[in-house]
Amino acid sequence: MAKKLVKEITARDADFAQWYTDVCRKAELMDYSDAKGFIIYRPYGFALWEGIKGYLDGEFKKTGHQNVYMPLVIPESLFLKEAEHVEGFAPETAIITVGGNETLAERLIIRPTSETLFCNHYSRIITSYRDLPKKYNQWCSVVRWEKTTRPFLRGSEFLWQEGHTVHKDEEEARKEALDILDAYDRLGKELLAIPFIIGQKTEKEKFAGAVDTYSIEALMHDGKALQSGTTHYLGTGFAEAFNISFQDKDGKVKNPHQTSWGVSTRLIGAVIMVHGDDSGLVLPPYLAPVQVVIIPIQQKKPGVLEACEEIKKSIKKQGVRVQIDDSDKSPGWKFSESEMKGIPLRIEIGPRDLEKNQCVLAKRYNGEKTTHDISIIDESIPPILKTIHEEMYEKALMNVIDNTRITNDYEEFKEIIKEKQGYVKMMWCGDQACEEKVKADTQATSRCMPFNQEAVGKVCPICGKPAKHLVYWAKAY
RNA sequence: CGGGAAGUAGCUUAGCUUGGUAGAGCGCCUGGUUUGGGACCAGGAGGUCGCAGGUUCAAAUCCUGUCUUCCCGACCA
Repeated sequence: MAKKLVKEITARDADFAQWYTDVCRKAELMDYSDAKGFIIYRPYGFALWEGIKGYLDGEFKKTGHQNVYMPLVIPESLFLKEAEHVEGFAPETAIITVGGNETLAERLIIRPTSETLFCNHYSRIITSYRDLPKKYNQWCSVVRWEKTTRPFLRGSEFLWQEGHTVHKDEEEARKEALDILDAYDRLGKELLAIPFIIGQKTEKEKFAGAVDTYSIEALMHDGKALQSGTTHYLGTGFAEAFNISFQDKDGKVKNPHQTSWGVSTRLIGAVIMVHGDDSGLVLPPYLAPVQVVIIPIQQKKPGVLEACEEIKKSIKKQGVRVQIDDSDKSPGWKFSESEMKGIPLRIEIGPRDLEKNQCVLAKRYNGEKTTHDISIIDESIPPILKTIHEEMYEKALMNVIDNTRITNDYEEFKEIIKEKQGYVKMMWCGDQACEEKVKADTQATSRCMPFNQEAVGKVCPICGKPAKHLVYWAKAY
């Protein structure tokens, strides 16, 4: 689309941060509350979360996971049991110190994540190899006292799911962590139309208390990366700290191996920043709360609204979420509104179309507007949505490819991060000092060591020592 | 948590320097005419000027504190 039609939204390339905030508000995804970092999820924004939740919850259940609900608060003594975990999360916990009018004897941590709660429970219900595996998940919110906050990307409170599983051995637990990572990756491919880079986190970037952390990383339109979900192989560290043990077939008492994993409402931020444009939100069709909007033109003319109702009925029958905008706004208004809200497909019907037995289809993601025989409605909407999904994924993938660069020269690396952003694939020796140097020099961090390892060079360009891993580097949110 | 900017009707804002009963545009409500990219006419509703103190006969305006938002860093999903 050549010209910007929605004047309330800042141009994306003029000020990406302001554009993002404008889209969040103008698409009515959220509103600010009066407490810092706590946002209001408005119906349209919450519906996106429900879409993500619906997809993943189905996947989790298919693979034998059960939903549970743990308490909001963690007694401080419980929270303090796993040292590394505490060190990671202590700086960002909110703590309840008073109940009623009494100062509490033991302070209560508002969960920043629930490993400790799950572990404590597991220690009581697991005694035999017959109790394993335990594969629990919960949908809830957590609180982290963040210093700077942004809608969906970083909040004091955010919604997420956290899976916590317990397995008889390392192999099974590691498989679980990777299987879930794969489920997250498919969520991107099938629902969000976002191509993720999947891989393993470096020691520096991994979860506090994990042996290994894996992540899905997405590239935003401004060239910054967004960690969009993580899975962790926790080893037996938590089991030891929380006394989770079971007697195995061989009669020996063992500590089980655990995993934890989560994605959050941050994914909504990813959808906005991967697909959005100057006219607002652009939603991938399978996520969109409304997939097709029908806009009547001259709706008071006889037959127009009736035709819209017919079309709606037919589309609904095809299993598509469809709405008619029969408000008394002008058509231009409705067009802009549907664009701001990112509705994937728009159907326009007016007297002119009725005469010729046709309709106009407009695709949100590329602005393409075409005229068709009315018969297209009766069978072709799902295939059109499928094509839109595929093309959106393709477009996002091209953006990743176009903004992924390879270098074996540290000076060039610095130049790329400074001038172009995006991902840079560069070898790394494995030393944390080199990661820290990159951070200090460029603000970029290692996003992950992709599973798909290619040796693009023999030495670490940062220090000159032999290279061990290929790393995706980027500035991140 | 450091550095910067801003908070006046649902939204965008004028007014603040130089204190004296708060204005506009858009949106909203009513009626009518309209409708192929944010239509028009007429009438109308809507504001403890973020909050709390202070100065003053008098504060949106001056002073202090505080909260929230945005931007740039540090920290983190």
